[in-house]
Amino acid sequence: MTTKVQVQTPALFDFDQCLFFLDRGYDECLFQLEERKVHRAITYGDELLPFTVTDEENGLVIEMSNDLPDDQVKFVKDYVREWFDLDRDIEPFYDLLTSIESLNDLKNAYEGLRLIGIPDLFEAMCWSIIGQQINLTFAFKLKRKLVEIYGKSIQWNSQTLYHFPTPESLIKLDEDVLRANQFSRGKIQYLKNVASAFLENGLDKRSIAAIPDFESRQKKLIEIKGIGVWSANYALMKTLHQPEAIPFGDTGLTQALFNHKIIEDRKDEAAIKQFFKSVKGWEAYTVFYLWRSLAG
DNA sequence: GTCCAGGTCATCG
DNA sequence: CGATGACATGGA
Repeated sequence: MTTKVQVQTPALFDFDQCLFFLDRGYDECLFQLEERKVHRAITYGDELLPFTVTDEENGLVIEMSNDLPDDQVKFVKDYVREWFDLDRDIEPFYDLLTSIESLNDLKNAYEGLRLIGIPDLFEAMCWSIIGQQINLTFAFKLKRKLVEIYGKSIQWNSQTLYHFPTPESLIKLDEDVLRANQFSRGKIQYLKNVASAFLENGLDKRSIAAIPDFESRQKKLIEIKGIGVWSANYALMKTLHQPEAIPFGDTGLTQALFNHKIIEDRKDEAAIKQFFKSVKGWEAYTVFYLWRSLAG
């Protein structure tokens, strides 16, 4: 038996735009898409909470098990709000896009797209390591293997929903198993380092969010061997929606800036930094929309 | 076979 | 410091 709860959506929100981003053709294993529905499971303590998100006239609707206590229902709702970045007024961002000619098309083409996040910091950091220096098709393939070997799963709506592995499960990962599954030694060590930072050094989303300034947050993440500027900023952008967290060095970002004739030389970091000054406060959103533009 | 992909680290001068 | 090479591996 299931129950449905409503989630109010803000102005300038388009579920289909968000669905397109979630379904760019990669082999995603952390949620399942079906028609205009998204099935996913998240952890609450030691349990997995499965749910389905869809939209109706008045906003999003989450379907979940009907025997959940109120705090778990709230937990799922909050997760969905965060995942789709629903608590943000993006009108100023659109005003900005309108005012910059080279970015006009982003607003017109993807109106209502939200910065789809990764609310779990551990997942975001591991994903950034997996994605380092390899193409996205391969990265999703590696993620699926990691998740199927070390993640939990639950049956829901006749589907198997996986959750990303916990630090506890990855700190004792078997190097030979991952080597046999196409992980490089570097990635394996880096994943262990992140798990260790969470379990032994008290790193978690709350402790990072408690740090007031961006530079110190970034520094804290970069202390971990395997997390560079790109990875730290990627995680801060996807988990905390931190505006200044620009993933410098990102080849996709560079490509998109080049496509938009914002830079002429892909190695011209000064020009890239200069450009981002013009979208201050909305850097992460701009990056996200530029990435989106790569998918057509 | 070659080049590249949502980088990072160690090692130079 | 900033530059350069090593690493690692599948996909196009």
